[in-house]
Amino acid sequence: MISLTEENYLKALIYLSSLAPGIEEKKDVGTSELASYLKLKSSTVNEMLKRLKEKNLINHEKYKKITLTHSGERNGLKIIRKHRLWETFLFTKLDFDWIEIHEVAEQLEHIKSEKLVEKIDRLLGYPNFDPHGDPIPDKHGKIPQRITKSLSAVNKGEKCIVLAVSDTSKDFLNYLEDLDISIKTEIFVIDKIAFDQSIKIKIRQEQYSLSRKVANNLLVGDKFN
Amino acid sequence: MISLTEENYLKALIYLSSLAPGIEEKKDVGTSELASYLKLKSSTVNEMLKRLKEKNLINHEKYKKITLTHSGERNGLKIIRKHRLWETFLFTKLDFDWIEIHEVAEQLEHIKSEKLVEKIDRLLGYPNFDPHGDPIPDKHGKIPQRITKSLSAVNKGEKCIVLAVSDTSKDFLNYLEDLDISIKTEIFVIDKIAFDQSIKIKIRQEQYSLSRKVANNLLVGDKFN
DNA sequence: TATAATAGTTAGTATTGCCTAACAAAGTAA
DNA sequence: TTACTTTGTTAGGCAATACTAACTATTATA
Repeated sequence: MISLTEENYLKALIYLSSLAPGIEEKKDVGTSELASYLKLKSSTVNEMLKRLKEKNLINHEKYKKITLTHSGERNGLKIIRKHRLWETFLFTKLDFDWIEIHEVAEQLEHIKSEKLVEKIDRLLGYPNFDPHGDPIPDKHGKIPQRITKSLSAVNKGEKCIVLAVSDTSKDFLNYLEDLDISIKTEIFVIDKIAFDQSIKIKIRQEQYSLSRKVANNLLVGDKFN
Repeated sequence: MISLTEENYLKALIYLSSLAPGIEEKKDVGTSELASYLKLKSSTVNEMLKRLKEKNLINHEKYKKITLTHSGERNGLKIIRKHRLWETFLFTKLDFDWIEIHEVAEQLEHIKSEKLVEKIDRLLGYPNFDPHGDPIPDKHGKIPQRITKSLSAVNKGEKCIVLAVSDTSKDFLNYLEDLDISIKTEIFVIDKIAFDQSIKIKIRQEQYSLSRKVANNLLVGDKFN
């Protein structure tokens, strides 16, 4: 049996090794990195690493980096699957908003019932992506792929559709909600300012200017899929 | 902050003092009684009682009975409310069956989010009773009342409708599912056998004989309300 | 390459929530 | 009313999860 705390360590390891913004290919994770992400002391993490290794969920040699075993990866993905399904449920069925869903899903993801997960999945129509556009692993741990590019990469005069956000901080989500930008929002790029790499866009006939940072964190595609 | 474990103690105290089958008016609860219900040792319970008293959730003097404070009662009812709302959700929205809902709700009841509870309540149409017919306390802790009587008290030749079950053990629920008896099922009492106090009934044109014990645990009324 | 900075480990402590064993109080029945 | 039974309490331990402080290994830099 994997405890709630252990589940959070696994989830964090998957996040830090492959899901965190800016990671191209899988990278190994260190004790301090994990500790600082989980807001714990390295000594605490170190002890837990022993337990996780004992349970065959991670590979770890003294003073070396941490990697997940197959079992660790599978179990971590299960939590991520649950988290994203619950987020989708809260957003689409209960009208929670973008900012609120995360912390409730943090709790719901630990509910142990295969059947519940499958029934929620069905109720939602087997979604591939959650309300932030993040992929929902299927029950076997397979992660749906989708081609996206940053809004910064869209040419002047082209239109695109928001598929995902690569930053889910409250500040960013709040800013987007103010602009009424969310998943599926259509954006037309009017102009790109070379000087500060900001861009002028049009959304529903309204014009806005977005900074480079904002544009970088909006992932878009030609059409919604 | 009340821990998950503490919440379970409060729930147990409310159950044993006023909800358990056969309790007419509120009764005080003892350490051993609570321990045996929770399947823990009295010494363990004794320690927890200290913590609950510290937190002003119970009244307890050495060697005396335990009663809930106002705060303890309110908090306990909140858990019961959540439990019963989740059971209703699982049953009506996700097609879980009678037997399965309890243990999943045991986990879901501890999710901390006022907003989630209210949204689930709304999604369900503000139900007054859960799938077992048990009353769902409202957000202020008020418990809906309803007049029911045991099926044993129905006279020969009368019809009635199942409103609740006063035993929610798997064995009993399974037995009822086999007979296809559930909430809202209409029952016609054909005959009452004085010898063993069993009764002959008709459900959807089918005749069955129910033992005294079964009849006692079916709570019925004239109409569904 | 020597040394300073960073990362990782160990040892000892606290809290929660559980246990067993031993004992004390209260209730019951001869 | 004494003696037995049941109930409740205390003391001491253990596992999980966290902490601080002290130490060691690794990495980066002058």
